[in-house]
Amino acid sequence: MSDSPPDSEKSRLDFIREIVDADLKSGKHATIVTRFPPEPNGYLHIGHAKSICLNFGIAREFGGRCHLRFDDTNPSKEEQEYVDSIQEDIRWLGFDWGENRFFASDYFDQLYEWAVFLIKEGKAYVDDQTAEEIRQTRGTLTEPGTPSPHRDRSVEENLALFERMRAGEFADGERVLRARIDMAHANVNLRDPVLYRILRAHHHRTGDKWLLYPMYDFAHGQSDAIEGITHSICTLEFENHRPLYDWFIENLPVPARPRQIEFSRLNLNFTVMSKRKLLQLVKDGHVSGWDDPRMPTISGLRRRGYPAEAIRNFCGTIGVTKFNSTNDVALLENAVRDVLNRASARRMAVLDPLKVVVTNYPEDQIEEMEVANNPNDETAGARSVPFCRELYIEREDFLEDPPKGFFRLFPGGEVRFRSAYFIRCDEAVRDDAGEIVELRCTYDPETRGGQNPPDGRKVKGTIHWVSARHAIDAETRLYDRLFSVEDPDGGEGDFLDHLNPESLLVRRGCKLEPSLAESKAGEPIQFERLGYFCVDARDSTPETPVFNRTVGLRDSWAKQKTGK
RNA sequence: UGCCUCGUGGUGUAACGGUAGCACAACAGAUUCUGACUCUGUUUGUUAAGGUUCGAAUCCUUACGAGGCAGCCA
Repeated sequence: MSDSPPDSEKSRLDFIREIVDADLKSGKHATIVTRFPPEPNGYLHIGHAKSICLNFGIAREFGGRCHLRFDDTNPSKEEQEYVDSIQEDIRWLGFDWGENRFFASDYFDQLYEWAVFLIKEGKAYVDDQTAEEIRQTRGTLTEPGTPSPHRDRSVEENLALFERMRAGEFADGERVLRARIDMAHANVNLRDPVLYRILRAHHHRTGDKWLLYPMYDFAHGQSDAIEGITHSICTLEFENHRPLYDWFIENLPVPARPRQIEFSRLNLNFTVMSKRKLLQLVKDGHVSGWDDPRMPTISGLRRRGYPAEAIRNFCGTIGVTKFNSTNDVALLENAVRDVLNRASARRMAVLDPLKVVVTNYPEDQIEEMEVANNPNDETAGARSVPFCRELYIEREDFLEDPPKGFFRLFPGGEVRFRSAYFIRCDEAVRDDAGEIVELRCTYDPETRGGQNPPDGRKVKGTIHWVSARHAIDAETRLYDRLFSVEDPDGGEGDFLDHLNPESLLVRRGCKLEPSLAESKAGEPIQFERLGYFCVDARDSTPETPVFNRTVGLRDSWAKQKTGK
C-alpha cells in the first residue's frame, strides 16, 4: 500500500485532505479522527470502497485513526449477517479499525438523555399527529409548513409523554418526538424533524430493550461527537442535513464539535450502485448472490479476482470532489490489469479446444518444455509444461481462409507454439458435418523451446497450446458487464430491461496445462493471450475446477476485426 | 420555478490571479516468443455573455445546464 505522507504530494491533496491538513496545521485538532459509518442492511460495494479508502486513508496519512461505526438505528432493516460481511470486506480491502468498532446503538442511552435535554429546553416536543398528518403539514418545497397543534405543549407534558413512549404505552407510529425548530424554514429538514419513532422491533444489538429508536439525523452527529470524530465525511445527499447536524451539535451538551464534509459518491457506468437495486438483482435471481462476480459488491469483485490493491489504486485515482460524475469502468479495469500484470503467474489454457496432431513427432515421446512464469519478471521463475504429439490449441487461432493481417495458424502457415516449436499446418480434417475437428501439422525440431531456427526463418504469431494427453478439464466463466447500456438507471423503463444477456458465458471442456491443478482461490493467474483468471472460491472442486475470468487482456486484434 | 451544491477534452481529475497539466479512453507508430506488457507520438477541453485586471478556468454579475431535498429510511 502506498501511504506517501501528504506533504510529499501537497499539490495533489483533494479538498477534504486540504481541510484536514489545515486543521492540523492551525492547531484546531491535534489528531484526526474519521469514521466509516455503514448501515448493516446490505453488502458493501465499490462505492463504499471509495469512502473506506477516503476515511481510513486520511486517518493513516495524517497519523489519526478511523472508527468503524455501524449506523444501526433502524432495527427493522438491519442484520448481523451484514455486520459480518462488512467487516470482512473492510479487512480484505486492507484497512483496520483496531479497537475502534462502535455501533450507534451503543449510544441509545445517551441519545435518549439528550432528547430529554432538548425537551427541557423547550426544543423538542411529542407530536400526536399521524405520519400522514405530519407529511401534509410539512408544506412543500415552495410553501412553508404549518405547526402541529401539539407544538406548544408544556415541558412537563412532553416529558411525561416521552417517558410513556419509552414505557410502551403507545402503539407503533402513535407518537413521535420532534425537534422544535422552524416550520417555515426553506430547508425542509429543519421543519421540526422527527427525532424518535416508536418501533417494536427486535434490535440485533439491544434486543428488546428499546421500543423507540432515534432517527439518523438525531443519532449521527451526536455519535460523531461522542467518539471525538473531527471530520465526518459523507456523501452529497446529506448536504441539506448539515444545518440540522450543526443544530444538534449547537443545542446539545456534546463533548466535541465534529464537522461534516460532503463529497460526491462514486458512480460507475454499465452498473447500478443503489443497495435497493443490488438487493433486487439478488432477490429476483438475476445474479447468483451478493458475491456474484458480476456484482459491483466488494465480495463480488473479490470473487471475480479483483485485487484489493487494484481497488485501492482505483479509488486513489478517481479523486474526491463535490461534483457528481460517472467513472468509466475502463479505469477500474485498467487498475485491475495493472496490478494483475505484475502479480500473475502465466499459464496456458485452451478455452475452446481444437485438436492438433504433430505428424512428424514421435508417437511415444514427451518433452518437458521450460516456460517462464512471467516474462516481465525473472524472479517469478519457470515451470515445465509437457509437450507431445497431440495438442490442443484455441479454435479461434486457426482460420482456413485467413484475412490479411492474420498472424495465427492457417493451412500452409507456420506459427510458434509458445516455448515449444515452430509448427506448420498441413491439413485441416473435417467430420461428416463439415466441421474442422483436427489439424495435421509438422514441427521443426530445430526450433525447440520456441527458438528461431538457424535458417533465420521468422514467424509472425505465437500461440498457446496444451498437451492433449496431460491436460486437465475445467470450466471457465467469462464475464461481461452486467448491463448493456452505460446508464441502466437513466432513461425510461426499468433498469432490469437493460440486463446484458451475455454477462456470463460458461465454457465447459476447457483444457488447462497440468500445473493449474494446484492453483487456489484468490491466486491471480494469467491465461496467456486470454486474460486474468482465478479459481472460483465457491464452486470450484478438484474434480471440476472452475475458473473465473477476472478481466480480459487488451485485444487490439479483436478490435481491428470488429471494424474499429 | 423554494433552498442547497456543482459546471475544465469522450470519461475522471489538476492548475488556489500568471505556460490549461495528468490518468483512462481513442488513434498512429516502435518493440515483442502473449496481437499482452512497455515505449513514442497525435486528436479532443475551461457552459455562455458581460465586468474587474497588465493578465481570469480561477474574482464579480447575469443567464444556461446538472444533481440533491417534501420517510416515523440512511
